[in-house]
Amino acid sequence: MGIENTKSPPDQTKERLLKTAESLFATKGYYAVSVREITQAAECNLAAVNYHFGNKQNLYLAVFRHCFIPRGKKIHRCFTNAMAPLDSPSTADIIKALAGAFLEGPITEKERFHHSQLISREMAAPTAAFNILMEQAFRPLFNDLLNYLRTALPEIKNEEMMLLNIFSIFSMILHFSFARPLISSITGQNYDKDFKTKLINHITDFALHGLYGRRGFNAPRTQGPE
Amino acid sequence: MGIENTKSPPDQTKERLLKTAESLFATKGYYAVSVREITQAAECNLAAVNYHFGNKQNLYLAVFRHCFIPRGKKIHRCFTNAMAPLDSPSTADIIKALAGAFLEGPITEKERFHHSQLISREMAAPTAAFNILMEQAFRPLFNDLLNYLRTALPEIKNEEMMLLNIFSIFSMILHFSFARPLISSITGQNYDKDFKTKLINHITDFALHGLYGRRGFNAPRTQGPE
DNA sequence: GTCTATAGCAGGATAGAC
DNA sequence: GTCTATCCTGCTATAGAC
Repeated sequence: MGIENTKSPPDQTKERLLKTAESLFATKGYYAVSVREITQAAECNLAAVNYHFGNKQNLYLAVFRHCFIPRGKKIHRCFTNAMAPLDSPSTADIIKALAGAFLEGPITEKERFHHSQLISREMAAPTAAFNILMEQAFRPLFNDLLNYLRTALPEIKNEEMMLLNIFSIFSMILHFSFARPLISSITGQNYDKDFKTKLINHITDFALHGLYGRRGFNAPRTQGPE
Repeated sequence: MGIENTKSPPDQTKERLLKTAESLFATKGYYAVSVREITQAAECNLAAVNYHFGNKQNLYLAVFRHCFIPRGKKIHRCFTNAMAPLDSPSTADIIKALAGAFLEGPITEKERFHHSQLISREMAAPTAAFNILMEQAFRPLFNDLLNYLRTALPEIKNEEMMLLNIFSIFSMILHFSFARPLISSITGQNYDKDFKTKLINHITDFALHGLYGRRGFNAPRTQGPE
């Protein structure tokens, strides 16, 4: 009597569904995943998806709203936190902070994988989630980045050139994040902590100096000098 | 009598199926496309897919073998043709030739779209087509590029650093090719001939000098000097 | 809020006429 | 080589018991 709801696990199922759905949608894509597969993996009933989210599409959108966006904000915060203590951040500081936030930020490897997969899927074939992603995750970060870079590089007056620069930086970060199968297959490298540090240094160096400029003040020396 | 096969349109249907299938697979992804949709768009019978290719999966693989790979070879040839007349190509020559081959190469805009979509889909979730793509398209081009760069940049002895450089260049080219919706949405630019020339110059400049190095000897001057 | 059962339909694939 | 007709599986979604 009166103990109808113990309140301890209020909507555990809903949470579990979101996590499971994100993992499957990210790995295999929306159409390749069935509601059956999700509910089985989440160890709940087939009808649970419809009960909690209405239908499959809403579950997909909920994944973005409740998993992707918060994680994007975490990454964003990681970036701004790295920038905050710096007085007049150099271009190197900015790029390093950005690459660091994405590649070593405060999320698990699995989450990082989900994040980049979902982004690349939405870029290849935008759905209703694309707008959520753009407005609530990409654009805010993009604007912050733009402001930092404008301060650090006041000589670049051409707005368009600045945008292209930012896209180039993003392209490297995204690519090293989501082309893992390809990169691992060619380099034979695992994405361990060491390799990721190398990547961040490489991205910073490349973005600062390109192929030419004397390299190595940031790059780890993997071979003895000379 | 004796005119059993006029030979004029021998397997028109098969060709049409391949073209249509590539377009749909590239745009929407394998699972999002049904055989019914393909055959309707190709204006042929539902059973044609199974007759000509056995099943849906084989059709997908056939798209790679008969559409993607030949196009990849065209792009590759475009790159090597641009390199051939050069005596001792500089890094700038190499990058410009590569970016040019991908972004302005001898294929239609639609084909370029299909190409980058299929690549990014296979990178996000590799299927049996991934190996075809890697072995018959990516690796050969990658090796040529590696050799050219080794000659142009003999001072980079660290093999791993060289690989990371190549991936960075590819990342930009791919990104500017397949993130069109995002880039157009932010810059407001159409991918017309003019913008693409700008992109190639930007990629070359960025890969050569990064954000810093004095810019503009390659970049078009869209604003008056000063 | 969770479950079973099932409606209703779209999917891939095949058999067999032409 | 092309078509129609059809099988059957697996899908989303819902109704209704608990």
